[in-house]
Amino acid sequence: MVKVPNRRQDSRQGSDTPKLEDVAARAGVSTATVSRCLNNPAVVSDATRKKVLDAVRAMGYAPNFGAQALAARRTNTFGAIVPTMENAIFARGLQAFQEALRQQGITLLVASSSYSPELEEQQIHSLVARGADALLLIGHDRPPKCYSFLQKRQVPYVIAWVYDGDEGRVSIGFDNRKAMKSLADAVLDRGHRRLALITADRRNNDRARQRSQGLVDAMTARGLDPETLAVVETAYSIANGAQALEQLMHTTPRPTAVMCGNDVLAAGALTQARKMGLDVPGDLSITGFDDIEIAEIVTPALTTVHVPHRNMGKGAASLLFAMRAGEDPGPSVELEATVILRDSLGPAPDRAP
Amino acid sequence: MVKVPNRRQDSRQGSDTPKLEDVAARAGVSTATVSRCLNNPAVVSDATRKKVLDAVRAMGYAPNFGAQALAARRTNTFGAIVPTMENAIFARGLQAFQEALRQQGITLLVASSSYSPELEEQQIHSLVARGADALLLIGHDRPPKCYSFLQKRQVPYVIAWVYDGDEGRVSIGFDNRKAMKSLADAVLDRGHRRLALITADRRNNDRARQRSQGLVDAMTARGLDPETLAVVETAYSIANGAQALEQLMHTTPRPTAVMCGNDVLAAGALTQARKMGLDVPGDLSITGFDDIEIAEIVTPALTTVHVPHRNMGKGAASLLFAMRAGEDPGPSVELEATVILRDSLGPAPDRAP
DNA sequence: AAGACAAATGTAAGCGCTTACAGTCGCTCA
DNA sequence: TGAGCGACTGTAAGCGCTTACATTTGTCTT
Repeated sequence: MVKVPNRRQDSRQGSDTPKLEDVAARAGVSTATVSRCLNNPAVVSDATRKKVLDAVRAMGYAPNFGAQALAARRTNTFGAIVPTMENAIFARGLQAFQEALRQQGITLLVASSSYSPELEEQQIHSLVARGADALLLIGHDRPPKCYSFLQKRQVPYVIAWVYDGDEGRVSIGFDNRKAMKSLADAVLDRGHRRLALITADRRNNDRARQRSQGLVDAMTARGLDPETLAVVETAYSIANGAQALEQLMHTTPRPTAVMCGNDVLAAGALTQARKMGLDVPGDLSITGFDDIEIAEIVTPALTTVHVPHRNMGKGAASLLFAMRAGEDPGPSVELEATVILRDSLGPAPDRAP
Repeated sequence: MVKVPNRRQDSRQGSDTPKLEDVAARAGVSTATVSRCLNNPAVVSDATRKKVLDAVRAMGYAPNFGAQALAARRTNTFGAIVPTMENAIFARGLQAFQEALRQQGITLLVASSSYSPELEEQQIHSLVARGADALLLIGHDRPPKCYSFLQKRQVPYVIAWVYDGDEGRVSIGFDNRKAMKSLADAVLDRGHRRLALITADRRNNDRARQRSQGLVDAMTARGLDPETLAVVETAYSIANGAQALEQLMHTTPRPTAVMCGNDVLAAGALTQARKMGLDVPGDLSITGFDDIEIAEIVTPALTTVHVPHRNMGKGAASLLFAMRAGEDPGPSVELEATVILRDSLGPAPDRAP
């Protein structure tokens, strides 16, 4: 009933950002044509396209993100939620993911959950609210409501860092259980019988759980009682790895080999072992998992499992592209993780008490 | 002239995302009131607010990001561009930055430039185009056009990781030159006279340049000729650090102390030294810079400079809040960086040839 | 040369919010 | 008692883009 013209910042103060309309005016075409030149150049004639692109360049035009997202109902943004960015575990994979996205003109939104399910759920909502067209998630473990939310919002996602043909979700990764079993086999082959495991909290972490299970598999296969395995659960950090090792060294009988859920814990364990005057691998063998850079530079270098970080990142991107385009991404992808033997693993010390 | 009703996806297929209007209808108020409840609750009566928030919760409403950004001309998103995420150097600072932002309901958009000025410029454009309300940048070195662009677009930014009262920009960080001089003093105090430096490319990196300069300062102050300083420039990576050390060990006279531009290079140098059968610090002292986690776990532990990562991140956030609110952020902030003495630095070996 | 069709471009209706401005509704106070 | 006021709430105009559909123009056919 009431007509109120609505002008906000009429007094431009130099902060002028050209808009589509301005470009159109300068190029002498309609806004639709400019938009098409930018988003679907093929349908515009060569002459017009040149004219328009010249104007775009001359004016330094860049589309307004909000407007574009609103009108197109698409943001060209993918999101990734990783447990942590503070150590290198996920960095390489993320880097590869991002590089693959860039090639398709897609921006990456990263969030970290600090291994907290609540925080992760919040981050999922946040990224979706910010218009992420697709999501990269680590591992399967999360409340069902997270999945139903993504389902309801029709946001495609892929689970990375694990391969599990059984879960009804598209995933790309490796078999954590199998990989850890291989590593444990290498340890057992060297005569170790009193083993210990330093792992992350396994409650909300299927990777940790599967790795732990792989170790149990290996022991069982050799007729060892998994009950004899000493386990310490702790958060991923060098300091915690150190502390866990100290704790384990006070148990009886002392383990001769300590397997760690990842290289960060292993690095801490290694440092602590040295601090306690233990010779690694003479007195004690230590293994890691992931094969991040520090695995190679600690003394002695860590025996570990090399994880295909970069391929997971790249592959995840491909899967998401397909899904966003409405195509069938195909089945989950299994990549190889290989045992890397380095100096921190040696033969079991003599059995003398 | 032509009236064309424009209905897109009329056939809703379960992917219904409630909109403001739906919430308003359910709560029996206007969309304006709902919007106010969410953005400026103080102006709404208690009863109405409760009614609305209940409806919001019941429907699982979340605002559409694009629409909100478009209408409010504000995205509640800050951007950060760091040279790299692949090593821990910037991770901690970024983490702190992000934590501070979260408390204000702001999302962080991270991009990495891989130490490439071109890429960084592109990232700046990209983040601004995506509506970043403010930016965190590392170091002063970048083409003037980057600054004029930000100026023109009225995007507030702060420079972190360096403190330089002279540059006419708000910055938060420490004096790289002074810090490196202190560390170099510690080295010289131990009798070292043949020094070497492994540094990142100094052309587009003021931190590297200043650190290098700090070393020269220390030498000059003791009457040493800076020309005798052997320098290797290389990209930040463990492998490159190793390679640089090897190269330096083939120069005559051999340095007795190798100072590295950061801990990553130092870790590589350390590994290489050991591989070459050198005793550190007996034959050779090595120092790092940054005090990231690996500094403590390598053998021997690295003497380095502790950088106030977290405080820089947190402080940068505060400065940007002020700037976005149109307040005066005050002058640049100088934080302390302190020398951390560990085992990799020892007295110079005997002068015997 | 007229009709058929394809290619290129223009027109204008929203996308889902925020917010300026305009009511509306008690109350207070002279 | 009624003007004045403050506290809320409603109305509706965009924000800058994309895109369905309409229109124009050009190219063939027959």
